[in-house]
Amino acid sequence: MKRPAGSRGEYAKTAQRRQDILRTAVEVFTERGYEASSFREIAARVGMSETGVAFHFGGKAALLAAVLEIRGEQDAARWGGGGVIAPDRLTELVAHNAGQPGMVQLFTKLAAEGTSKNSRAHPFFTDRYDKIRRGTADHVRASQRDGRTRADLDPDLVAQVLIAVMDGLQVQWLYDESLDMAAAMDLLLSTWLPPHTPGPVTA
Amino acid sequence: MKRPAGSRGEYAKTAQRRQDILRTAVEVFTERGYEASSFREIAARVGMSETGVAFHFGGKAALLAAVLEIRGEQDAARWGGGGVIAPDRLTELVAHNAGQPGMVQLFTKLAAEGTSKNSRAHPFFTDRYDKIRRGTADHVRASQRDGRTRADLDPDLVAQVLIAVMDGLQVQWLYDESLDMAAAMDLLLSTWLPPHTPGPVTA
DNA sequence: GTCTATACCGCGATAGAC
DNA sequence: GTCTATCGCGGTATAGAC
Repeated sequence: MKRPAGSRGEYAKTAQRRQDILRTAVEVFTERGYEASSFREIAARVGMSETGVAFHFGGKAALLAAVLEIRGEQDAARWGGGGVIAPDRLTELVAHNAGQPGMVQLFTKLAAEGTSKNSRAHPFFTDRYDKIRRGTADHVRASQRDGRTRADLDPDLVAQVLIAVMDGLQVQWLYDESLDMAAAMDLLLSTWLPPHTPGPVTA
Repeated sequence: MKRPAGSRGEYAKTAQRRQDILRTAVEVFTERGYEASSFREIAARVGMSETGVAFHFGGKAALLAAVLEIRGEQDAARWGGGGVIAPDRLTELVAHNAGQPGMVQLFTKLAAEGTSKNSRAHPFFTDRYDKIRRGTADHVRASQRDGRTRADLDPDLVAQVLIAVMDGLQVQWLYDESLDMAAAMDLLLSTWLPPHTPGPVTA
């Protein structure tokens, strides 16, 4: 509670530093994955010491958290509803992700590392999967009420499968970028949703 | 080509050592994941020095390769055909995996880490996905010729999706073991294969 | 041929100087 | 606010004991 910002340029400079570090961290994490990334390299690229970087974020794990948030915000901005995506737009999502392999790989690696309960990424992904699973199931239920989706399918299981396909296709694609994720996703959607309804969504 | 074994107990002892190390490595990797596992701990559990372990396998990465092979052999023994599994038996596979979360997590983590081209696991998984994708597609094609599977589906895309679901469900399950992977897998299979045909397979 | 002891460098975290 | 110094721990290359 000392100096609410604005009186001098110091805070702005700090914010700029944070932005620089964050951008660089995304870069390095993307290239090397979380575990293999070093504070040293990030610091070197930003042009400051390791402890300098640590000062701004408090540690490697905290830097990770910040990166995850960034991506979350970007996604939430692109598609509405807190990262939850309507099944109709999953193909669109897949196509978009195919344009940024680095970020896809980062998330794939972090999601795997986060399966350890003592991992820093664990709470984030636990919460994330919980949310998007619930949100996707809601979408499916709504779609079933409208008659756009087969009514005999368990919405919760459909949500699990859709998210699983999403994640799983990305892994395979990271190993072989010639694979057509969108086509595979479309195949699945076309059997559960009507042949094609990317139609005019309200949002 | 010196001493084809049998004349003295030295070779047998070495083989035993390798087995001990391998078993312990699987244990530790399973508990901690690859990156977080330490050569030191593995060596300590086996009861020898770190360099002693390194002597037998040449390094942490090489130990990893050996662990991957072990698992591959176990799977190939349980289900025939070089790790390729008939779609009819995927639910069975899922149920089996649900009994060994440690190994599932290890593979999930390694598959993610392996997406980096410079990773030691990269060649293994590149080859593995290639093989099982081809093998699964063949199964689907055969199933289509028999009329047991819808003929209008692209076998290659179906293979991609089936494998993706397999992998993706495991990730979600690692975050929430209350999820029913088998039910989700069944839901998908039941829409593409006939309502249910776990029937009498020859093998 | 099998293993131990030693040493080296890189990592992340922390305390304290400027 | 930023950096220097230092710590313990990680993997591994080498030499030499048995």
